[in-house]
Formats: sequence, C-alpha cells, structure tokens
Amino acid sequence: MSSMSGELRQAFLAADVRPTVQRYAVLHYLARNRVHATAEEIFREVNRRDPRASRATVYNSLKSLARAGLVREVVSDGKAARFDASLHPHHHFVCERCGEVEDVAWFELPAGKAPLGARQVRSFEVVFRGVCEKCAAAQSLTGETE
Amino acid sequence: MSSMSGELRQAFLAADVRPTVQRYAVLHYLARNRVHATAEEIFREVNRRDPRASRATVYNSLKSLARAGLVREVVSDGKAARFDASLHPHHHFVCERCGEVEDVAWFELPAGKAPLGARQVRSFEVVFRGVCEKCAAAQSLTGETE
DNA sequence: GCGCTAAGTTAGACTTATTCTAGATTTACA
DNA sequence: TGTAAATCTAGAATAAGTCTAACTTAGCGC
Ligand SMILES: [Mn+2]
Ligand SMILES: [Mn+2]
Ligand SMILES: [Zn+2]
Ligand SMILES: [Zn+2]
Repeated sequence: MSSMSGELRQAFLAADVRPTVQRYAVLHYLARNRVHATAEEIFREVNRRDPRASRATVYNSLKSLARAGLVREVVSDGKAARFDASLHPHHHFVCERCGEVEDVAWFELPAGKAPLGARQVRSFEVVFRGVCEKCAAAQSLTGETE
Repeated sequence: MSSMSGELRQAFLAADVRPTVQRYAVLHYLARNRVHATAEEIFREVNRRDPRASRATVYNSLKSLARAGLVREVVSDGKAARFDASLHPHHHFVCERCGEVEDVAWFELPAGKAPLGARQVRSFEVVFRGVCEKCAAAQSLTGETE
C-alpha cells in the first residue's frame, strides 16, 4: 500500500521504520488526538469504521514507533501503558483523582543537579502528581473534606 | 497476632494503618531488600518458607501501605508495578538494557521552573533513562555496535 | 478476659493487558 | 517482476491485577 502522505512517509524512512498502513494509522491517530491513549483505545479508534490493524499489530507498531522515537510511552500507574506522539519533549502531570495525564512544558534540569555517576543518561522526564485544575475546582464546590 | 516489633508497630499506628502480620511481612521485605520488587516477587519471597499472605493480600497491603506513605509505587514501563519502601525521597534511573531501576539521590527542582498553572502539586519525581554503569561496562567490552 | 463489629484475609474465579504463534501478506530492492 | 525478509493477522497463551463470598482478626467497651 503506497497511498501514504509523502511527508509522513519521509518521517518513517528517515527514522528507518518501514512505512505500513497500520503504523501510519497508529501514528496518525496519536498525532491527531493528543490524549495519551492506551493501546486498546488506539486499536478501537483505528478500526472504528474500517479495519486497519489487529491488536497485536497495534502493540507491534507502538513498539517500532517508540524505538524510532516517533512515539513515546508515558509514565503509567500500574494500569495500561499510555502513548504520546512526542513531537516535542515535555514533562507530565498525573492527576491523583481522575487519572488524567496532562502535558507540562519542557524545561531543562540545571546541570550538575543530578548525581548520576557513570550512568549514561539518554533522556529524562519529570512526573508531577497532584490534583488537576478541573478536579480542584470540583473539589472546592463540594464539601471538600479530604 | 501481637508479636510485631514495637518500632514498626508504632509506624503503623502513627500512619493509621492497622498492623497485621501480612502488612508487616510485606513492608519488612521491602525495607530489607531495596530492589524495587514487583507484587509477584514480594508474594513469593514473603511466603518462601512460611505462608504469610495471599496474592490478593499482597496487593491490598501494598495499596494500604502506599496510601499511608510507608511504601511507594515507582514508575514502571508498562509491565508490573514496582514498589519501594520509601524511607526518604529520591529519584530513579531506569536502565534501558537490563530494566533495573536504580535510586538517584534527591534534589529539588529550582522554584518557578515548572509551568504548572493552577494545578496542586503534591509530589514529583525525575525519571532518568539510559544505560546503567554495569551495562555500559559490559557493552564496552563486547563489540559495542549499537 | 469476653463478645461484638468493622476491617482484613483467603483461594480461586474473573477481567484486563500484553505477548506469542504459525501461516498469509506486503515491502524493499535487484 | 521475483524473492527474501519484514510485517500482519486471528486467536491462543500468559501475565498482572481485581473481585467475591466465606472466614479470621483487631479494636474497643464491658
Ligand atoms: Mn504528553
Ligand atoms: Mn527507589
Ligand atoms: Zn483530575
Ligand atoms: Zn543495565
């Protein structure tokens, strides 16, 4: 199948990932829906009206795309892994009430802060936890005991 | 069962967690073995010679202990959740080759760095990824193509 | 101590998440 | 085109975690 948009196709080739309809569908969904979707959600949406990829292929695609850096797996809390079309580096905020994972603009760590010894750091991410804006609002309306 | 060491017992009571043999066994294992164990590992080790807790109870205990702050769940990559007897705050380093999760000494984020808006941040953690010291050594011995 | 009640535990069934398998299909490239 | 390697598929298999209903135990007042 060669009906893939030229631009995306280049991205795949540049990243040394064979362009296939399935991989394209997965990446396309993630790029359009910036919601930290689970593999299951991606599977469902990608096959909504038109079967495109089996479950195994969604997992395989996510793995290939992640290896190539076109997608990244974000921190998950025990439950299903969540994915992100990482166009730009950023950090995450996880709401302890509703479970939403929100983006936080990127910032560097001041050099020399982290005592990492001889480890080779390839990337890092700051994960914040707390109460998101929406939940905080709902909370202040209600009794708000806790 | 009231044969729990006085010190631990106080910790439980202070944290408002009912002291039970099972919870004690789980916490004790985590405190003695600083290895970011999975629930399954804890289950196996805790019951090694002497049955102490069912699988469900290990999960329940971890949940109670985590809620009370006596234990924390560390970032995991899709696979099984890992736990840590969090005696002191610290960050983590995940080796992309062997999967080990190592501790990184705590450091604060410079105030004002993170653009978090109206979110209520309760905690944060920096997760580093890369190659651990051991794997880096093994790698430089071998051909080391990748 | 004794007895009551709420909280906690258990084994095992169940659900959900992810990986594996073996055969069919597609891609890259000459 | 022709071919080999890579990828895809449905479904089986495995792993991780939750739930249930019956059975203890901890906490508390007498
Ligand atoms: Mn994100
Ligand atoms: Mn740790
Ligand atoms: Zn929220
Ligand atoms: Zn390593």
